[in-house]
Amino acid sequence: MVRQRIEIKKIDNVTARQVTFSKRRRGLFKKARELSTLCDAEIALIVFSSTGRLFDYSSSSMGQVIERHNNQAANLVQLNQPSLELQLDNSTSAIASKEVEVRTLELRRLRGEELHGLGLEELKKLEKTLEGGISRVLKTKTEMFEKEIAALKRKMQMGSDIGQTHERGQSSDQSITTTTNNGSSAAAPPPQDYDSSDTSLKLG
Amino acid sequence: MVRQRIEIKKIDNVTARQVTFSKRRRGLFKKARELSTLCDAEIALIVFSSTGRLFDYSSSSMGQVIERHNNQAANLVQLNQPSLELQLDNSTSAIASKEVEVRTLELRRLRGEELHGLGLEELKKLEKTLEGGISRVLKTKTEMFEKEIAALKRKMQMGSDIGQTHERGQSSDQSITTTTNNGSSAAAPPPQDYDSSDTSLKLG
DNA sequence: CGTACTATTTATAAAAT
DNA sequence: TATTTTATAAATAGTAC
Repeated sequence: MVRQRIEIKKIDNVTARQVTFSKRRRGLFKKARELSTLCDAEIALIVFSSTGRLFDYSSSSMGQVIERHNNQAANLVQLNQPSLELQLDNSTSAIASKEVEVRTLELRRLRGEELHGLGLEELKKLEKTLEGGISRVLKTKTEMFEKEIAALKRKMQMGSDIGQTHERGQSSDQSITTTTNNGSSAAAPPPQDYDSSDTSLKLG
Repeated sequence: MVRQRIEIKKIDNVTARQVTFSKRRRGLFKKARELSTLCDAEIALIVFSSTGRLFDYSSSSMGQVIERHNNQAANLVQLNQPSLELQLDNSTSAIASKEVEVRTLELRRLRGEELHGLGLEELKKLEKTLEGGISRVLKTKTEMFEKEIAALKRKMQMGSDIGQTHERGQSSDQSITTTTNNGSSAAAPPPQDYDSSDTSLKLG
């Protein structure tokens, strides 16, 4: 599509394919997010790279969209869009639905999706929350790495007959995604990947 | 995006929204198909319009992709898919409760609260999601500031006889400190902004 | 509503870093 | 390899049928 128009067929060159995958994947997810926001559509997008890595996005929750899809496919009743009447009809249901609504909005805002209408103070608050979240996530990640490294060192020091060593390859991990479903993500058991290869391995 | 750049927020005008939905939906599906073909990726895309119409696409079979997704997400949370009984049950209340649970957990994780048990991949995804969120929040904040400044300038230029100035006029801050490092967190190079395309600033 | 027609904004193939 | 830059191809907002 650019410098030179390309044919839409599988890219042979592995490197080029990986690069294209990265860029187009990001573009695709961005478009999905935008469509959801602009047109108030409910979307679920699942992508498995050829190496088995999972990337997904859902405007609400993966489970909900998939379920709705299943129902629709089966020509069943829409049970995901409780009508106002139904909500009023069943107090418990109404309360739960309200909760879902509230949380869905909160989730979307944390993902930076439904920011319109928020004031400066609210934006700052969101920012704070996000920074706090990132901070803790990074901390946890670091701890995992350190634990692993410690375990590795111990192992190497102990049983040292096999001169096998590392494979230092950790570089910046960058693989946009946009997970969000049941807090799901992938604890992928994907084939070895070049991308952000986890340092988490179970060698030994 | 075109004649005039538009904000990514729900389109109010119903007709315009419908038109945009039509066009963007097709664009999104096209992109999904292309990505699948070019990079040999397995993709599933489900879109429900705000009026409830379903549109979907899957590079292989929807069921297969969803199942694969579930497997990947499985080792993450138990309260994933609504149980079979629930699906058959058609109980709005029960499903809503389940959704509340799912969302509550996701929210906590985004806040960095329920991280134990998550693998490296999940942590990285959370990190990416949070970074995307912060990026968009900051962008929105910046836009607000710029609008305010523009409005102020206009006002000052216009009614210059009335010494009525107006509110505060903070400048865009921006303070990201998000590392995106795999191993131990590293320094935080504060380039400029975050996400992609920001540049612009129309406002006449 | 779904298309068709531009004027512009985006996305992105290539290449560089 | 991931990101950035550059030069073009695509997508698409606004508008008219």
